[in-house]
Amino acid sequence: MSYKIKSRIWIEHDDKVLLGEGRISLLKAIEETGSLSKAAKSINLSYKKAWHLIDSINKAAKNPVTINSIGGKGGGGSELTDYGKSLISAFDTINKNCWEFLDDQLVNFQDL
Amino acid sequence: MSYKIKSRIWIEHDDKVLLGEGRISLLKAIEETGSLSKAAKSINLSYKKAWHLIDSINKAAKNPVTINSIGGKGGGGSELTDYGKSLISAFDTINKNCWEFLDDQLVNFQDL
DNA sequence: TATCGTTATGTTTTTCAAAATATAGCGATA
DNA sequence: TATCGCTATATTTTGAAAAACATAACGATA
Repeated sequence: MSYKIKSRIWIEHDDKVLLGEGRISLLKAIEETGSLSKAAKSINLSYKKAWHLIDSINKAAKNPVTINSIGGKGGGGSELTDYGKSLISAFDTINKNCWEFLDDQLVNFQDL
Repeated sequence: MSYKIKSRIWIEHDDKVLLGEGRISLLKAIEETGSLSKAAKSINLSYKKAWHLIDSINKAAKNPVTINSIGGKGGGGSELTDYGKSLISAFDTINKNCWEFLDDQLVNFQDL
């Protein structure tokens, strides 16, 4: 069967976008690099865009998702909270389940 | 639970985009109006964009999805083939199933 | 054979989002 | 107290997508 099904999912909280695929990969990059600027660079995002994303995430989330520090050793940095890590994990679970579900749904296109 | 989950799905055939939500609503509008230009107007699309969409759909599909006629009674028109109608129906089924599935998946966000 | 409302397409203009650039402020530490 | 690399934010520039505009072609039919 040469059909493919693709999807994009995102989660809103109080009608504000909380998480989507782009936001998730930014959070993962922060976890790996320990800094927002390095994270942005690593996934080819301008620092500014990355900053707005994190700002938007932290405003939509019930609890802080990152802790950002300005100045100090190394100039500062950014790291995920445990809460942030649990959000990533919940999103990844849903996304993966969704892919599997949709692949099954392609039977609706058999013979078409 | 004040979380909402949203999705966008689309179907590709031979790595070309065949159907997505925008394309589906254009096809439905053609079914209702009998003409591409009227359909475009009814869903606030420029004729040109609508034409490119239909062109792209018909190039990606195994069989023609619309029959377009130029000139003649009323200047011409556009109508769905039976094949086109069956594609719409298959897409709608998958999309609806997906929404239900994702709503269930929100349990992953309980307590978060 | 002139008319009409379409499809089909090219060209130009506008708009908006993204990227680039600039710069202020911060705090550990040497 | 000077330095450093980072966060935070404003301003300008660029580019790509969308909209707007223009026009050719078509075929039933009056």
